[in-house]
Amino acid sequence: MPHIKKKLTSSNFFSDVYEVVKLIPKGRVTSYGAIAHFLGTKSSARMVGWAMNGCPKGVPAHRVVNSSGLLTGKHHFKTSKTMQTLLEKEGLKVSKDKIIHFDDVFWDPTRELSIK
DNA sequence: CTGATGACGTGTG
DNA sequence: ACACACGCCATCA
Repeated sequence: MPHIKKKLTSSNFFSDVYEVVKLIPKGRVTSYGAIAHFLGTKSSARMVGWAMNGCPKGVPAHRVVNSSGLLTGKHHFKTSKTMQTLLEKEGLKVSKDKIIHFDDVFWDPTRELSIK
């Protein structure tokens, strides 16, 4: 990335979130809570969602949903259907704003990245 | 510093 | 299964 504007005071936490989100394999999803736990702020999944508020390009925020597999953040995308469309494009199935087989496609950073 | 806010999570009825 | 309340903690006015 050429000119990344550093926001001082913040970014650190946000940066970590973005990194993890970018690492989510295609066709997989994770939850805010899982990321929060991975970053250490396990009790504050809200911070993760907040971080996504400024999600720069390149961050597949659509792969991040709440613990129920619900597309809670779809309203923050260009259009309400963007998130679901993107997910379906990656091979996931979404019904009523909820990911089907969520357990099968769930990608846990604390397990996939940290292990051992 | 204080209070409000937020793309969440968990417990309880 | 659904609805509601409380907790959590970083960021902003």
